[in-house]
Amino acid sequence: MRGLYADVIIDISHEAIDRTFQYAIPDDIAGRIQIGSQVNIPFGKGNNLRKGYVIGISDSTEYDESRIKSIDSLCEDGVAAPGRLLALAAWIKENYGSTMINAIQTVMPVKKTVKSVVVRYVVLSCEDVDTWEYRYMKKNARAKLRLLRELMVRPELPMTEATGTLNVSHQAVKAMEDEGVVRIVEDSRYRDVVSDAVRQQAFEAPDIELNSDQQRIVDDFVSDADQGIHRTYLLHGVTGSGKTEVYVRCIREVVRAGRQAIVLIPEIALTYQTLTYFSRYFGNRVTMVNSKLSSGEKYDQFERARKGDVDVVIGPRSALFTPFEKLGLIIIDEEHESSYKSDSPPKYHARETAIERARLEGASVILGSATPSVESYKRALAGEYRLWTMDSRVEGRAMAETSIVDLRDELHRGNRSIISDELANDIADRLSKREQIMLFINKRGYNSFVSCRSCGEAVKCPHCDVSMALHSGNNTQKGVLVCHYCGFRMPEPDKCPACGSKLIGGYGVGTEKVEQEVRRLFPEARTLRMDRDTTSKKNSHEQILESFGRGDADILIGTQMIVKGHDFSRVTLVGVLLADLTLFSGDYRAGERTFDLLTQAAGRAGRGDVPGKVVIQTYKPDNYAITAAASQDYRAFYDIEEAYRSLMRYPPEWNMMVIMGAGMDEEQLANIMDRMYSLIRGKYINAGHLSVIGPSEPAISKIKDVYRRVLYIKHRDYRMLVDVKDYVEEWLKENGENDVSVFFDLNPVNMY
DNA sequence: AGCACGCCGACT
DNA sequence: GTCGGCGTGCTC
Repeated sequence: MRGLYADVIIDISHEAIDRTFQYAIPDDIAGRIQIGSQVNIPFGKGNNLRKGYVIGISDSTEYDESRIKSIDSLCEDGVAAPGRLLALAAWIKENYGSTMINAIQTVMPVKKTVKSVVVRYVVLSCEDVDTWEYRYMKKNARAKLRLLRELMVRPELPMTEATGTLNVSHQAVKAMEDEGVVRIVEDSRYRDVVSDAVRQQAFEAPDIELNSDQQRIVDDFVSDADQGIHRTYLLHGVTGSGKTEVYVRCIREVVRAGRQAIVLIPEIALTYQTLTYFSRYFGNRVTMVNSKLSSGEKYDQFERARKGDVDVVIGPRSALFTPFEKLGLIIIDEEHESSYKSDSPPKYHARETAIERARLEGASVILGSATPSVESYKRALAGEYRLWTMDSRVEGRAMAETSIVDLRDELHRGNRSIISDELANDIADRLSKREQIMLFINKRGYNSFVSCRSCGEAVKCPHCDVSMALHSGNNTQKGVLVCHYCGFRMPEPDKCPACGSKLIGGYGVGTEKVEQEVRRLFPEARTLRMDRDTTSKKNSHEQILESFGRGDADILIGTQMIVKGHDFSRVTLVGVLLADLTLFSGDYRAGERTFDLLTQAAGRAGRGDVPGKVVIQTYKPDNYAITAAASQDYRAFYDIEEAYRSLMRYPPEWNMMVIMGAGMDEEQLANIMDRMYSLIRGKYINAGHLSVIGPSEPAISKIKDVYRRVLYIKHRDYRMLVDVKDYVEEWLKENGENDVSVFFDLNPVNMY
């Protein structure tokens, strides 16, 4: 007799056990177990029960059969991962470097079943209603009578309504059930995560007529779909060109063919508007998922998707793993956004992972952006993706007029305000016309940091080696310094801790300071401020935007979050207060980020009938990212940026991998990083242009007393980097130190 | 990640 | 002589 064996990944994230273990499948669960099942298994010397995921089933084993243990049981509340998502997990593990268990958990944002919500209804269940009505009248059973009469109109009534609006006690209902007049039925339903306000707009939208650009693109998609061709499209459409409408039409096509679509958005804050737009077309066949939902809400949305009760799911990065049975299309809106790259292991990129999922499941991918990532645009130019371009706004609206203000001139003229004369004049003009204004700055708080004008040193956190943020105290002169990594706090010092000079103070500008300045210059203007401090409460984000949309304020002051995708038709002026803040952030993507931010900011102006204007303030008016953004010329920016990247051996022409080591013992860490360096140089000496840089101190060289060191590896071929990663991982098994942890980041998006 | 085995210091 | 420190190695 031959038994069945399961290949199980144990739910412990550790390199040493990051492989499958075979367990015998007992007869009683043989019929129910499947690939993806969660099982309880005895593991190790103590035979402690651990959770594991079945990733394979076979009828033979290479392992000593007498030493194979049996699976203890199936996890009763465990959701089984679809096999195709496990395949995606394997791909993620291999391409980004993580343990298999981490990759599995990533593709399963919902791992546990959650009991469904039970709704109880009161149902009329007797024939002789009139008799009972008479009987209740005679007995003066007024509550029972109320309920009975309501049920004569509506034979089915939610229990909450009976006990609530009708004010019939639970006992009375129960008594009527005993008398056989009513029955109480239970019904389970999905938790709804879409507000009624959004639902009410369902199917209200008029069928917008597409312009020629949109029509051409949708036709192209339909033509491919008709031929069963699945590919990746890059939709490069300027702000206001109507990309969302294109998404909708393409999804409609996919849904008509009986398949489903996932729409990824870069941040949760964009959920509401996207959902509203899609609800008009897909009604209750669209839903959303994100981390703010309760586990029950999340579980229900995934169940609806799995069962085919919805056609479209909208959400951030993790929505990519929605378990649709017949996935037809994945849309990645604002595909250049850095939030699509995970910042915890596995450090996968949603764009690349979406393309792989689409490949595995025979689906298409649409990447949409007004400022495509250099990576995607290069691939589109090379023909790897199909490039769709829309370079005019819908309804022929003009692009905003842009003006670059040189802050150095401003200083020479003696204007030390953070608002230039030109911007101030424009603000005054718009205020007089009762038009709206957005002022945008990419910093938060009052003054971002405290530095010494004598020695130049900024006050740093003693544990994390990062500049501490200055938070202004309540009505006091002194502020508090806070470390954003470990939360360490200290009072603002009055002399420099490094050199003792008293020439120390806040430096930089923040939204609060801008608001104060605006109030000083325009005391009659009504201002609204939006940053992380004012949006910490749930829904405060939407409330501020709605309030501004209604016209409750003249000027909206905010950080990045106000420039992303929000449409306010009465905004005719956008001011970017200091473009340099992103420009000088110090990593190779600074130019791209600046171009993106300025373009998005410009896209906010003139969405209505009145043309808009953008004022960009900077100390670097000649920088190509700024000039290209001002002239709304993506191609000009791309050509320079791509040349610079290639010259400096940065992505996308080259690929880059960060190997980060972290440990409490600085010397031990330095030693192992040095050995790693020699190891890689030694093995890949002939690999052709593989550069190894470091080991070096990252920007943040210490977090919570743990030192960090990095190696940067660059090569043209991504797979060569994966090869280096695998080789180093193998070497670490023999030569690694217990107190030094090492992780990899392929084509990192944020700085180290 | 746990747990056991194993080889050196301070206790009854 | 033994109890116990935690370094090393294995887990189907």
